[in-house]
Amino acid sequence: MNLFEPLNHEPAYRMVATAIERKIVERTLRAGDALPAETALAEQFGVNRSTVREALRELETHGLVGRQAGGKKLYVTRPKRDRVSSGVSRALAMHGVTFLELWESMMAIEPAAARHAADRRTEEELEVIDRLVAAVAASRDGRTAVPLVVDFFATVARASHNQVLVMAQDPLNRLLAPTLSRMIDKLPQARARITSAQRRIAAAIRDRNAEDAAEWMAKHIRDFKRGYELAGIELEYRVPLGS
Amino acid sequence: MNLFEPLNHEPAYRMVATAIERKIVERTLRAGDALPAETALAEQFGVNRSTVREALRELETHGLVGRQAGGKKLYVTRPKRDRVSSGVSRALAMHGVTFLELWESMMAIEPAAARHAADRRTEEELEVIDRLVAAVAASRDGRTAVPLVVDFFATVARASHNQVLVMAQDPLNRLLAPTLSRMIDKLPQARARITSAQRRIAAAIRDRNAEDAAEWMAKHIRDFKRGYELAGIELEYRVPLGS
DNA sequence: GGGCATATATTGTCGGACAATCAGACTATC
DNA sequence: GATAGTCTGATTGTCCGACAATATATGCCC
Repeated sequence: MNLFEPLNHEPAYRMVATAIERKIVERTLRAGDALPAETALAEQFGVNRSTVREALRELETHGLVGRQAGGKKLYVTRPKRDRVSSGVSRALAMHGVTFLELWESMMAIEPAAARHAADRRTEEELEVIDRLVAAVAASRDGRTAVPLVVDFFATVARASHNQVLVMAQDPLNRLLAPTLSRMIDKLPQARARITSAQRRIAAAIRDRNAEDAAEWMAKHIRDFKRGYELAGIELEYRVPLGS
Repeated sequence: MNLFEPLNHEPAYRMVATAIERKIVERTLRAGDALPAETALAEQFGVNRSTVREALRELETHGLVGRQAGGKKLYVTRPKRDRVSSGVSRALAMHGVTFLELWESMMAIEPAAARHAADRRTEEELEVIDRLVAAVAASRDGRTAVPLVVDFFATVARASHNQVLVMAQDPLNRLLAPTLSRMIDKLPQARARITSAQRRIAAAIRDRNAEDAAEWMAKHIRDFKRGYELAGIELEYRVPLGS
């Protein structure tokens, strides 16, 4: 084996970024705190302001710092969920994830989300779910239905009051949307089947019947796969990235 | 409603970043292609090189571009899994995820991973799994056992040959590790229980018995919760972030 | 105390500069 | 012919200094 590992000279902008990041992760800098000005940081670190700026861009894209709309001061902030999950879905899409992989993950996550949603949903969440089910039922074409279907999944996940499930589920939705609209366009009966499944899931969640909610959700997802097969989409179809 | 939404002047570095990102996502720039030099980009976009650099830092942290070790040219690259999932786990930890939330997600994902691993594992993956099980059995304290246990989960997930599951599972592992070592230290019998569960899971995966693999994995995870309760860790314990 | 004008600080962007070093070509050596 | 030295140009990492736009703080007035 090799005697020496390659020593790599970390650029200053990266060292600055990790230094600040560490302070954030270990809560020396707390969410809501304002960061020092760029010039002040440059002085403290003994580097040029340009270097600090590159480091700040890194933290900014990680979502660790941000600014309130129209402001210039940077504040420490908790990464917004949708920023994180859009990164995840982009990565997955770039790795050529297939519909089968996506479907298997939905089979794992969505029933669990439905189960816990049945246990923990609030009255308001139930209303949103019902409204979405009704909207899907009333929809006349795929372009309007798909966002509603996706929203249904997202709302059920939120109703589980489990942030990890929400964060795991969100990227799936982003990958599902473009492919789902392909299916719905080819399969006229799909919307009716979706609506009937959603009604049963919503009813189980309303009744706080966790097992039924999980079971119906699983059936619902299984039905998706059948739909894709009927629509002639291969399971190896590599899901594209929407919006 | 308001007639005009607040127009916010996107900074140039963000516009440059999204412009390049778009070309990558829509495959005009493919993975492996080299990016033009910073000066060339600055000229094309009509902005200063500093501005281009800030944009490049953004793409770099997203993992969309990178450089081969010790090189200076930037290449388009597919986001590395562990870069993405470290971002996810950091976000989750900063949002104060509890052990219960983590556990519920493991209950959803790990059995599914085990199920598909039983169907699709290769001989090599099986060997790695066996080696890890043996290493956990031979371990004498938590500091050595925890990374092995985590690695067991990760290897099973990889053996599922489902990239989405892998990507969903990885952040769970990062959050599990610090908390798990707390438990193992307090509960001497934990390692033996873990080993016996791992043996059964490994056997089921070897026999390509998907249902058993999923079932034993579920039992294994359930046992974790019991372990935490015995160790006196509350389910509302907010998981910290390791390393 | 609240509203307004003014001063100050800070950001976004620019231009130019320079050392370090990577990539490639070219040459000398065994 | 393969390997090691040398040279040259291109490119990055970092710095300095500057300036317009504007968010933030200060002070004043009522």
